[in-house]
Amino acid sequence: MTAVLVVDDDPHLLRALRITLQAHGYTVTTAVDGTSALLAATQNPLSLIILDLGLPDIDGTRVLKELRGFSSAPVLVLSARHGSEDKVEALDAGADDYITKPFGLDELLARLRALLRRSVEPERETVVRTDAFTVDLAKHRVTRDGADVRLTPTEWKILEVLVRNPEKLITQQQLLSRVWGPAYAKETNYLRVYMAQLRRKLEPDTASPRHLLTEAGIGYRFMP
Amino acid sequence: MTAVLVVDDDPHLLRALRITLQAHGYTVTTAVDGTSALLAATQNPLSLIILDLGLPDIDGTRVLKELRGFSSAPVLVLSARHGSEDKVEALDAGADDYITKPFGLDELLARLRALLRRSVEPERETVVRTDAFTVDLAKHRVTRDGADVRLTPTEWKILEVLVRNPEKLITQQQLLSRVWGPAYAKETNYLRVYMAQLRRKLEPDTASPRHLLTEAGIGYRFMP
DNA sequence: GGCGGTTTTAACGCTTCCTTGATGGTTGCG
DNA sequence: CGCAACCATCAAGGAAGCGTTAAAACCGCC
Repeated sequence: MTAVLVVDDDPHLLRALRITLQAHGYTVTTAVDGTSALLAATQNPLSLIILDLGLPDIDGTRVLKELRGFSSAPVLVLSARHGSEDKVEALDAGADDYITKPFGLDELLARLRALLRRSVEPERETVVRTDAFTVDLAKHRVTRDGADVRLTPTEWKILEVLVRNPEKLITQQQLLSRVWGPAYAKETNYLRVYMAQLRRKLEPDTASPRHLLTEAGIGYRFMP
Repeated sequence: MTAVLVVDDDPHLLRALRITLQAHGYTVTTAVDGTSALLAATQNPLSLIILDLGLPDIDGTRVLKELRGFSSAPVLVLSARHGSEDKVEALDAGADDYITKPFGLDELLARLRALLRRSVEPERETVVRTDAFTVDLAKHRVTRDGADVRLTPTEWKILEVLVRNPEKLITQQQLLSRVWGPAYAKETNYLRVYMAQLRRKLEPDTASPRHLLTEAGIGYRFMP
């Protein structure tokens, strides 16, 4: 559940870190240079970044500064350089911790825990309103006429996918594979059952839905 | 004005640190052993604590844990011991950083800046009230009908995560990994046990909780 | 080494949710 | 008009999740 990005140009170390981190319950993505690291950091939300300063393409400190431009995730720097100027430079560039190679894995993990303990997920306000109901994606909450609407986990997952893509047509296969997993791409019956329940809970007039629309033969669409 | 407490039994080092820190604009108080350190920490609000683990009276890790009982200020540990077990122990006991002696003063200052950069000035409202109980996040205290409620460390951690995110749904995985660590993401049984205990201590009517709510299959939510 | 407090484990009834199948309605096309 | 494909709705059985309790394991401390 905790997403960690590991950036290092040494494939062996990368592999070792990935295995260790995954064994400790982290979700790991990796990058081998600065360019792909920055790309990866923009792709998915990260809880923490482990960054080697000795990258082939871009200077590590530079990567760090770029990173800080759009991410506030804690950064733990790995480096082969022991000099205190390097440490000061990295820390002042936005790093939260600095370990020199070689390092003990248990120490790395402990420092990682210490960093994560402090970090608060800065989730942005994401409220989507319609004239019938309101969906607060951050709080995981749906209200209608001021009252809470109770949704089951599956109902919520479906609604979330639809609401995160307003006006966009989501195919049945997309919905099924995101909510139930890729193996369920043919169980369109599930969708019928759950869309009916969602409409009963959210639509003022179930017979003619205005926000949860069906595109016959293709999929569903959410209109704000 | 940034207040720093320096704890070390070596008067020379203490003096050097005081002078250096004051030269960089910090307000410095000092202590030479664990007892006086804990006392000093209760006296005035601190932005950061520099703690030497080799104290004459109390074991350094113990001081850390005591400290964490009432303060959430970042702690930078100094130690003569290089062993990774020592580091892991200190970091897991609540330290935010760990440097071994001898160290460079400029590195210490840089790490200090990195820690302070993260720390939110605790100016915001740290007291959360409901009609049944009151939680003081800064003081680590919970009161109900004017009387203190005794919470175990684990109970407090859970309550803290929930209360710091009012109205927000916290998934079971988030709670478990925050309180027990990322490896415990499947032990949902723990949550059931502890939520029951928290409700027994805090909710007027355990059968129909109004502030510690369950979202079946997903997680829990605190409502003020 | 025993003691008080805390955490972990296990077991139980109970509630909620998911799945499944059946039924009827709608749409489009030959 | 009749048929086929698709959709909406409902209800029921079984699976999964929840609250609760109590006992066992664990821990720091006297």
